[in-house]
Amino acid sequence: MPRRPPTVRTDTEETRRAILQAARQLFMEQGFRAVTTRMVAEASGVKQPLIYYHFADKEALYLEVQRDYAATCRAALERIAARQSESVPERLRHVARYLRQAHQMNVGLYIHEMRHDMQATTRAELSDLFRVSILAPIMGLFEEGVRSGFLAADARGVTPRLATYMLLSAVTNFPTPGQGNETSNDIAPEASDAVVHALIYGMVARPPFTE
Amino acid sequence: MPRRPPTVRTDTEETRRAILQAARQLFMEQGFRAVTTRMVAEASGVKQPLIYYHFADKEALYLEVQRDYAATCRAALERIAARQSESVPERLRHVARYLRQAHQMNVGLYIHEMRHDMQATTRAELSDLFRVSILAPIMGLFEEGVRSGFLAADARGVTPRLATYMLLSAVTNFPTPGQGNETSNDIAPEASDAVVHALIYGMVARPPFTE
DNA sequence: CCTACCGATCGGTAGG
DNA sequence: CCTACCGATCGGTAGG
Repeated sequence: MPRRPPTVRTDTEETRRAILQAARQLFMEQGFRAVTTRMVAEASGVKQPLIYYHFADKEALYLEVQRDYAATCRAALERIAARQSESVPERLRHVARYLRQAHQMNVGLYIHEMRHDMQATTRAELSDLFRVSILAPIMGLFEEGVRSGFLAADARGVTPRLATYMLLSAVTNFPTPGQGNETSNDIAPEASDAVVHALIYGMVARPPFTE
Repeated sequence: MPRRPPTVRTDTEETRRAILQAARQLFMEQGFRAVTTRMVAEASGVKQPLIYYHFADKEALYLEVQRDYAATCRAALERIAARQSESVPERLRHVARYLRQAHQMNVGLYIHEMRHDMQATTRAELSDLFRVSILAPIMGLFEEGVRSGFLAADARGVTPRLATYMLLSAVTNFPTPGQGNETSNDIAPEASDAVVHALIYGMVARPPFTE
């Protein structure tokens, strides 16, 4: 018997999912600290204490959201990475577009929260989720490019790992126009293709290569 | 008469600076929301309500901290950018090292806070500070590279502006080992040179260029 | 699954 | 520049 059953058992599992989904959207948009359990409750149509029936505490809810999100990302990224009919640069462009459009992930915020707002065990799991579900699929593409001889394995410290981090931080950190928050520092969403081009060819002037 | 003078006037200006300096370190490390006025007070050796004598509210204190920080960055970056005896790549490497070592800035967190925790007028000023003091000096270096013919002006969307954003987000977002927060996803501090190399030359395999 | 409520802490103010 | 304190809100619990 994993949990004592609720007094009113309408559709427990569905309610849990509703809380998770509302929490996911809020946490991704605003971050751990800015989102209160009352905001999650209102967005999912339940009373606030009910969250504590389904989840041990706010951090456990956040962790569960990140498990969900990591699974979504991993599936999408591995699916893109597996398309052998497309070139490595093509697949990297799809990855970049996916990360920029599908969700509003902010790697910088994620890392900051992982290191400042989480307990040690949670932090360790979040770090693993990030590595396995997001870093690994992208890094695998750069490594495939190296194996095929198209990319250099380690030109002055530029490894698949570093390139992965650069792609990720670039694509998920630029301020995007939208939600009336426009500033003159915004960067167009289409820039994700350019990010990939920069990582592969750099800015140096020279005759164009072909892929 | 700008402000009514305090009852006990020991060294008002020095106290103000002490508050600012403590706030700066705390805000840069932990972000706006995570830092309380009581933490700032304790770190600067004053009682908490005194902060409200020197600053209108927490957001005004944060803004003042960012003005200070932007001025520091601007001076350092413009000094590096002006070294005509060094090549553009050399100066970019110094810029990257500076941003990674000197402070623990997190661009992703900064942008997130600007858009979520600040009032419109504060947000506008923070956006301007960021553009003038940090973006502009770096972008100027890439533009100098373009003018000299060393870099391409806009190869498939890779502009000086995009390169600047990539450098900034890469260098200030990677998880760095330190403070007992080590995870297996950390990236060595020395990676800043590699970031610059990637942005200029990319990962594509080819005979080495010279600068 | 809800009502009622708690202790703690927050940003900020009164009043001197 | 401090003591004292406020209203609001937070994460979380009691008890059914």
